[in-house]
Amino acid sequence: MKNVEGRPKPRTGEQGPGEQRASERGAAPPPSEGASPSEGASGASSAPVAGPGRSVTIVDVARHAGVSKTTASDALSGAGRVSARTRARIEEVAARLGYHPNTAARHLRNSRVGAVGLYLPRQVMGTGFYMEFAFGVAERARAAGLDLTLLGPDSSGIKAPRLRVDGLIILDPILDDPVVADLLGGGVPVVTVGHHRGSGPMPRGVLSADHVETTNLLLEHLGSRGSTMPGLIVPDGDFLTDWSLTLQETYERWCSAHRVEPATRGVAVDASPETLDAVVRDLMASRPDLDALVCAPDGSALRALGTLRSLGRRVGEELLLASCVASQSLEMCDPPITAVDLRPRVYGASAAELLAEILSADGAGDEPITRVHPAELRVRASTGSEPAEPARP
Amino acid sequence: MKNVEGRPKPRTGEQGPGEQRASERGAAPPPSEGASPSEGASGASSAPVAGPGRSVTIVDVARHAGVSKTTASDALSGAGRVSARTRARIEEVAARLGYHPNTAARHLRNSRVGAVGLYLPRQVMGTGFYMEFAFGVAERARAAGLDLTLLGPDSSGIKAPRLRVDGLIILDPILDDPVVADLLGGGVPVVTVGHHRGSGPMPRGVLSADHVETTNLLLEHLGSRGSTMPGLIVPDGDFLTDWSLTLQETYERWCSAHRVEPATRGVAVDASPETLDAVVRDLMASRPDLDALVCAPDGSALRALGTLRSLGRRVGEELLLASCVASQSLEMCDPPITAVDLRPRVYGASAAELLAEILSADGAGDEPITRVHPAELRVRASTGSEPAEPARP
DNA sequence: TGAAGATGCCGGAACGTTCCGGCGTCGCTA
DNA sequence: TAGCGACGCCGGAACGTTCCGGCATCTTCA
Repeated sequence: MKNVEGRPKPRTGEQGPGEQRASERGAAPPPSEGASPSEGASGASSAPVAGPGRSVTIVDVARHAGVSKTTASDALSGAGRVSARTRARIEEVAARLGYHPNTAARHLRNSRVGAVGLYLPRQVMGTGFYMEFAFGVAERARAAGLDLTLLGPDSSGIKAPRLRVDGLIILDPILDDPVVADLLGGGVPVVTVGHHRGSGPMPRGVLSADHVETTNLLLEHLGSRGSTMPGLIVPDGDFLTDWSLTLQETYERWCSAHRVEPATRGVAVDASPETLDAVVRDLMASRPDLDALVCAPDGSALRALGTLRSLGRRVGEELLLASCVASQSLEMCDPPITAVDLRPRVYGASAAELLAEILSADGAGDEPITRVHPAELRVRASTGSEPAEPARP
Repeated sequence: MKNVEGRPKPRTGEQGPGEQRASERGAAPPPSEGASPSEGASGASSAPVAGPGRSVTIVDVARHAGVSKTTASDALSGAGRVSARTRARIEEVAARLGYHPNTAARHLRNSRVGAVGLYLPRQVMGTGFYMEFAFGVAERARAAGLDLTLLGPDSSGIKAPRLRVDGLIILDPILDDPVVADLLGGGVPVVTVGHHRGSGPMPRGVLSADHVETTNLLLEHLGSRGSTMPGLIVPDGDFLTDWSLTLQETYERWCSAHRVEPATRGVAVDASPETLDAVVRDLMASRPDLDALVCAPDGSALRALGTLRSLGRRVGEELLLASCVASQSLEMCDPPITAVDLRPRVYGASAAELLAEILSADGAGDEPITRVHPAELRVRASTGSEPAEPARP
């Protein structure tokens, strides 16, 4: 490991108080600066390269400012009692030296880990929505000084002695997922994205889109384009979440309000293209009265488009098609497909923000904090709004 | 033996009230064991719940094993000189107590940050390939005990005084990207994914797919399906990477070897669907002899499919279509599109693995380590291999 | 039978931060 | 003028880990 020659000698005798500190104050600046603190001149300031070599610590800042490390720490953290003058000077020195607190030391001292975990249900780890969401979380968490640890059901460490995180975000908690129950009882604050339908310990925070309203919005949009009997394809199997259930419930309520017979099919979220084909074919065959199709699972709308076309249906004209999950490919295909855009990036960012707030508030509040994330409807040609192409042969 | 309660009491001459805090902290072993180390009986061991409360440290392990913390540390890390018997006992105790080293303390001591950075070019941060890649990195890095920090050109901290990472992965370094140059000279080991075509400091490791071979494979595949004159759409503008350049060069070499005139169009990687339409139309109009089209930018093949169809071309029959980037939607569309699959998840994992090796090797090797990542060709109906549908009307 | 080396183990310092308790010095009031 | 609180600042311990140097004890060989 290559001991860096300078390992300081042991045995610090007990010596007089501050006197020798005062004498050498300001001497031996950490990096290698000259002596003159008056080098504020040239605006060059090439970013301190800072190789793996010794980096500037808070004692360096304190020495240069002529104060103790306690005062420096207090000034920079806003705690304690420090005069405005001193604080300003310390801040200036810190900025000039390029001081950046050592997170490892800080976390050690605070007995915090400095990381949050994101738990993703297995089946969907690969889909675009979840990745975008995770990126949103990562970016926002980073802004709050938190690292992100991805947790999958299989990835080691879930049942391990201890999860090294300060808090958890659970995305779309699956009904009766034992891991979810474990995590909720794990002792760290949890934010669920989508409501947790279940018993046991409750999350400290809940962030959710208003799926009821969004779904109604979508169904009304279809109605305004002439559809009277839309069908629905939802996730099923072991992917029962608040999202999928709310979707189905809202749809059924809409149907009963409009006096029509619901036409629903369930399909696994990780179903093969062939399976999706079969489901769509089956649904269309058994319900010839359908004049619209709403697809919930990520990617299913795109596949349905091909299937429907091969059935001879004209999507966007006599048959409308919409997706409950937005993705880049939905506007790339032909015709582009109308979709509910949950804006996963911001969604994730909001989740991270909520968790960060909870972590810093730190009071063991009893009532979970609930927030609503607005979704948007992206209307495209597949629901007949406009011609598929700008007509330019 | 067994240093009893040896918390070194504060050496202040006059022991004021501060002293009993320290002493009563040291008492009361973490879980609640008595003194007897012979209680290895009941195998119950319900996973240590480990609330936010005190967690088990290496001194706890040492105390229970009747050794010093040095010996415990040595035994668990494999360093130092420890007898086999003692080592086994310590390991057993550690496992029983559910000991998990505190990463913050470890990083503090080792003066490592415990994180690696991943730099993604801006324009493509949203695409599926880059996300999959990032997930691959995250998973593998986590396995190596490293956190992942995402770096985008805009995200704060690039030019900041100092990047708090132990190493960097640069994905598809863009030619003449000033940030890339900065990062390469930043003092920490760097792994580039894709060769770095440029001057200045070189990366310590390079991971790259063999784009020459893969591209030739794709072109030969098209030839075997009857194509004699394929066209190419590549990224351009400020997205000149080793990947895009190699693609183009290999294509042109193939053309000259086959005595045909290259048909290439450049397009921005973040181009709008309409722009893509226009480019495809333009290319097909100006080169009526094209019987195949290879699309490089992520998502462009899907859009091209729609465009070509609206031009009346029969994709998979008289016109072949292939993508240089695989994605879920390419097998969901109709017909499914042949693609080069770089398997971004594994790709990312390999990059993280290479970086982890470099970090632990720690010797400032002069020659960069180069590795090759194998890509795969996914042949689908768009290049005429098989009927688009299993023919079942 | 020593001396020299190998073996097994330990004490304690140090990484950089935060924070508790304390100490001197004001200014104000009784 | 003594008392007293507020103010501004500081010393030092502690978080949990690694590792250097050292001290016994045991083995081996001259």
